[in-house]
Amino acid sequence: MLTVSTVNVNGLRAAAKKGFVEWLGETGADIICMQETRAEPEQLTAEVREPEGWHTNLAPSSAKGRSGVAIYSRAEPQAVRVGFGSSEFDDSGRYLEADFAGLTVASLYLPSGEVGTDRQDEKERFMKEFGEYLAGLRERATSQGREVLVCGDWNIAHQEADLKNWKANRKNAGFLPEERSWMTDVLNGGYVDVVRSLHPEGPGPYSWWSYRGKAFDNDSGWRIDYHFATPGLADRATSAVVERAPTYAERWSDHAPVTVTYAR
Amino acid sequence: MLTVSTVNVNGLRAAAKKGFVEWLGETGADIICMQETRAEPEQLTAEVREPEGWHTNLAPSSAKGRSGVAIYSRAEPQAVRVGFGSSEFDDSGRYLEADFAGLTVASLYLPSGEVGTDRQDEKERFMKEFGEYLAGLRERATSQGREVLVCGDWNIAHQEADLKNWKANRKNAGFLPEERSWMTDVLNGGYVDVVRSLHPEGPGPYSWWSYRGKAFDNDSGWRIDYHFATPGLADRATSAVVERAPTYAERWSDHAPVTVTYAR
DNA sequence: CTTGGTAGG
DNA sequence: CCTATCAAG
Repeated sequence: MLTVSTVNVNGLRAAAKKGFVEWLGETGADIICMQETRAEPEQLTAEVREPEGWHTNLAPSSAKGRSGVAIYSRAEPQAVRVGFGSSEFDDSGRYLEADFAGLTVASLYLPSGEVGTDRQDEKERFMKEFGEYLAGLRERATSQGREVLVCGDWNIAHQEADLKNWKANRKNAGFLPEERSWMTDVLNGGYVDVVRSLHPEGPGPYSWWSYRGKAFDNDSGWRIDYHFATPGLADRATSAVVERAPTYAERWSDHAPVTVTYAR
Repeated sequence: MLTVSTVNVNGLRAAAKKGFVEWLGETGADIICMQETRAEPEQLTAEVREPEGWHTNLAPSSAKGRSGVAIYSRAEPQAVRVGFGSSEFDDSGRYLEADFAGLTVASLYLPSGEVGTDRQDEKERFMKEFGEYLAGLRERATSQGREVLVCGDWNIAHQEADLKNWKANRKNAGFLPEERSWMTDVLNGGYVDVVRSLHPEGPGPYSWWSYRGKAFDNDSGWRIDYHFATPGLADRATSAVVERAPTYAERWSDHAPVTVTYAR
C-alpha cells in the first residue's frame, strides 16, 4: 500500500502556524506533494524543514515568496529533479520530480492566470511546454516499466462537475474551453484522473475554496488539485479522499489535501 | 478646564481594532492631537471617522499609508489649517493647526530619521523650516493675545532624563546633539515643555516604547511626545499624565497618550 | 516587532 | 480574503 497526498499549502510558514504540523504528524501518507510553499528552505523552522521520519525535498522559486513546490516522503527518493527542462519555468518553483522504486512522483504547481493578463499568457506557455513534457515522461517511464504520478495544483477545473458554479465561470481562467481541452489532451495522452475515476459522480469533490466571501461555508469550491497517474498505477488506486476541514477555522490553507491510496 | 491629549496612534485603523475606540469613549480629553493616522479619511470606519460628540479634522499624507495627523475636538474649531507654509512638507501629513477661543492647537509629527540616511536629511530640513515657523507663530499669537499649544511626536528626546538608555543613544537619531540643541532653541524661543515643567524629576515619564525586544516590559522608553505651550498657557497646566497601558497586550500603539489639563 | 502598500492568488 | 515582500518606524 502506498498513500500519496497532494496539497497546495498557500504559504508553508503560515500553514505551519495554523495546523499543518499537526496534520503532518497524523497523516498516514507515505508521500506528500506540496505546492505554494512560498519560502526558502532556510526560512522554515526545523519541525517543518526536517520533520522526523521524513525525507524532504524543496524546489523554491527564484522569486522570493512565490510559488515553490516540495515532495516529502518517508522513504528516501532514488533521484530528485527540479523542473522539466524549460528555460522559462525551471527556476520558478513549479515542478519537482522524485523517483521511487518503479514509480516517479511529481509535484506540480501550474500558473493560475487571469484572462486578459500577461499571467494568462504565461499559463498558456506553461501548458504547451509542460503538455509536451508529460507525453515524453509517460513514454520513457512506460518503456522502462515505471509508473508515473503527477500530483498538484493544476489550476484548471476539467469538467462541469469540477466546480460549483460552472456556468458563471465559462469565461474565467481555470475553466476556459482551451484550458479544459488541454487537460483532456493530457488525459488522452495516457494519464488517468484518479479521483474522478474512483468517484465518477460529481459534483466535486472540490479541493479549493476561495478565501473571499463565504466560499468555504457554501462549499462553493473547485476541483483543481489532481492525481494524474499512468493507467497501471491508476488501476491500483483503492481509495481517494479530499481532507476538507470540518470548519473554516480549522483550515490551514485554502486548498485541502487530496489523498489516494494505491495497492502495491 | 481644558484637557488635551496627544498620541501617536501608529495606524489609526490598527489602533481602532485594538482599543483606541474604547479609549476615545472613556477619555476626559476635550482635544486630541493624533499622529501617524496612516489612513485616508475614507478608509476609516464611521466610529473612528465621525465618533459621536467629536469634531474631527484629518490631514493625511499624499503618500498613502504614511504619516498623517489629526485633531479631534468636542468643540468645533474656528479655523483649521494644514501645513505650515512649506512646499516640501505641507502635503506630508505632518502638521495640522486648529483655532479655538484664544488658543491655537497644533498636531505635529516630526520626521523620525536615521543617521546617515536621506530621511535624516529630511528631518533636519523639517527642523530648520519648522523652527522658524514656530517662532513666527508664537509672535503672531502673542500679539493677538492668543496662546499656542504644539502637541505631537517630535521624535527627539531632549535631555538625558528623557530616555532610559541615553548613553547608548548619543549617536542615534532622536538623541543627537544637534537635535537636542534645536529643541533647546525652540524652548528658548518662547515655548514651555509642559510635562517636564510639571514633573521636573526624571527619568521619564516616557511616552514611546519600541515594539522590538522587551522595551515595553523593561520600561526602556523615550519621551518624544510633548506639549509645547506658550508660557501663559503653560502656567495654567495643573496636571499631566502619560497613559501607559497596564500590560503589553492592552496597548493599541507603541506610543501612549500624553494628557495635560489646563485651567481656564 | 509592527504598520500599511502592493503583487499575486 | 489571505500570503508574501517591502519601506518605514
